Amino acid sequence: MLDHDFYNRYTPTVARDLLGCFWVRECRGKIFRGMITETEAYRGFHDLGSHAAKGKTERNAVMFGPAGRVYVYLIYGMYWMLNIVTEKEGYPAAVLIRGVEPVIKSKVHKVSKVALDGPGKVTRFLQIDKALNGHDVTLGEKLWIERPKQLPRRKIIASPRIGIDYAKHARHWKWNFKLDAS
DNA sequence: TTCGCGATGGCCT
DNA sequence: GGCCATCGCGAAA
Repeated sequence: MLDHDFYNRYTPTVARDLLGCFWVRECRGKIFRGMITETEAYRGFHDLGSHAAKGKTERNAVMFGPAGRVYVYLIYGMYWMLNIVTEKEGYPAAVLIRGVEPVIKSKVHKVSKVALDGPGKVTRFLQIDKALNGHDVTLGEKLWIERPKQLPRRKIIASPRIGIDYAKHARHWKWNFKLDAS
C-alpha cells in the first residue's frame, strides 16, 4: 500500500508514478480493483487550472491538508471527481484520476480490459461520492492504492491537461500523464 | 468518424 | 447569473 511519503512529493512526479498502480475499493463487502492509466497534476497557488488558485474555500480545503487524503467534488451537477492530495501540509496540490482499467474476472475466467477513459467513469466504477471527501488512503480502509508487483512496460505520454483552456499560461503545462495504448 | 448539445447542481462573482 | 478538472446521445458527414 502506498504511504504518506509517496504522496508527499512534487505533484507531477506523483502523478507519473501513480500510473500502473491499483486502486482498491472496499464497499459493502465487495472489492473493486483498477489500474490507473491516466492522471493529472494540479499544483500550488499560481496554477490557474487548479481550484486552489482562488485561495482556500470550504470546497477545496482538503487540498491544503496532509498528503494522502482524497479530494472529491461534484462537477456539472452529476459527476464526482477523484483526486489525491500531495505535497506538504499547507501547500495546495493534488492528482486527478482520469483513467482506470478495471480488473474484472468473468465467469469464464477471462480478464476483460474495458477502459474507463474519463474521471466521471472512474468514480462511478469505484463508487465514490462526497462521503469519501477527506478520506485518508494510507489507512488501508475503504479506499487505498497498491503498488503493482511489476509495472506495465508501457510508454508514458505527457500532454496539456483536459478542460482548462481558461487557465492562461498554465493551460500549456504538460501535467496530464497517460499510459500509451497497448 | 467528429460535432453539438442537454442534463444538472454547487460554487463564486 | 455564469461557469464548470464531464458524459452520452443523435445528427451530420
